[in-house]
Amino acid sequence: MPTGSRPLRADAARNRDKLLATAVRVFGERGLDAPLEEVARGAGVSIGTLYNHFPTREALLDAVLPHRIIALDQVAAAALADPDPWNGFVRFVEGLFELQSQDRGLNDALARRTPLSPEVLAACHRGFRHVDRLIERAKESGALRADFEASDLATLIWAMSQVIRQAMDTAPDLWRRCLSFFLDGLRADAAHPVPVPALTPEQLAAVLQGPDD
Amino acid sequence: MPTGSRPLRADAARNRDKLLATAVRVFGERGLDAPLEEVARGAGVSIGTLYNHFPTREALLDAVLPHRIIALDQVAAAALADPDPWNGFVRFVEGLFELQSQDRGLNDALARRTPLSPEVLAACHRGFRHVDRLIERAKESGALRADFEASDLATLIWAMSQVIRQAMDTAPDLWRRCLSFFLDGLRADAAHPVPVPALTPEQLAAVLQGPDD
DNA sequence: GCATAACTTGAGGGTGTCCTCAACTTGTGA
DNA sequence: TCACAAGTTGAGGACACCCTCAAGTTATGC
Repeated sequence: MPTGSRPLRADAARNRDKLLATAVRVFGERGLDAPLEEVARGAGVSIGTLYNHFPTREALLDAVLPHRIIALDQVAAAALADPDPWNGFVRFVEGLFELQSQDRGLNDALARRTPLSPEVLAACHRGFRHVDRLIERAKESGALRADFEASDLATLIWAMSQVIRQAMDTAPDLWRRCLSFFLDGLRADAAHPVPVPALTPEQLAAVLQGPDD
Repeated sequence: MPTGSRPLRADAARNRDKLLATAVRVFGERGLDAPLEEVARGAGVSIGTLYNHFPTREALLDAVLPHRIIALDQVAAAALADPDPWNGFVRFVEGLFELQSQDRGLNDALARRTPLSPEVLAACHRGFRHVDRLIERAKESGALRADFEASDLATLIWAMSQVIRQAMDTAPDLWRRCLSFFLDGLRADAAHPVPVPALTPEQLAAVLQGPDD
């Protein structure tokens, strides 16, 4: 990755690592708009050093978020390995929300509580690259309702993100209850007609990269 | 209401009204943390005048929000008038979310994106006073799943609030699609066992009045 | 009309965050 | 060992919002 850039001095590399580790912790605990001074203080360096390594908040997010998001890929892979397509689908969303419930930053990122850089969006693509198959498989098996589209997963994520965040401190498992209600509505034999079509790809893109509050 | 306080001078009363009207609009468009300067500007008065009438942001919210919240009471009443208990339940949540989709401030208030004053919480009590009956009735009729509790409505509101807010500008009806998935999971004949108990009243209170980000 | 209480005004002080940059410190290669 | 590039520092300017208050304006009752 650091193509062409000369290697960091030893102390600088140490500081950079310390900053990254602290950023993971702070963003995880406080969300993506945690004060950067807190990250610097946590890493034992001055705010100037932080900005020296990561000239903007976005740069720091780009260095921290993708890992967390790409972890979803493993969740999806494990889910695909489940022989039962419905179970696989359920395992994926449960795994996803479990990660979100441990990481306010990931929650922010997926619930779009902050604008996302191209890098982070790219990570999302990687993290979600198997979900189409996951969904298709579950539909073909007859377990998942036929009118559920991949874009509806985005909606589900927005919805659950808020539940997770809201109850994180008080009832950290509450989202499982909410999710199980929701999942019961996604089974093919529970399906009733739906009044509104799924988002078009353009609409989804618009919402994802939207003008943000 | 203005018990004991001497009447306002005519121009002051006009300004107050103008401020209230503008606050309804601005909070509705921009959410509950819209800059107060924008409200003042919109009302054609200086920021000092705003603070003269409403010494704190909370005072302004107290003057503006309860109306909007108590409107829920009428939605609930209309829903109770529906002879079909399930339809009544559905009408209530649809009506509620419709209001939220037209008013970012109401969305903020119900999704707890800002701490709520005792006055606003009282308004919530009034706005929701009939929903226990609404839910009970729907359960007794056998349409609503038996393990759905009133506190689960709070969860549903948190979930849908985020979907509504997210797509408000791009796909203002998307929430209906998400809701209909969710509602399909709330029908008694869709019910599968749920892994987590409902919030206790104490937990619900804790979340509602929680330490807020 | 006038005196006066009621009301309005907006510059300005406070806070919390962002990010910069000139002066300083320190690791490193010769 | 030392020169200097590399790295660090933190005070401070910019910004956006909060809210206040001393000085001005205006409605109102006499």
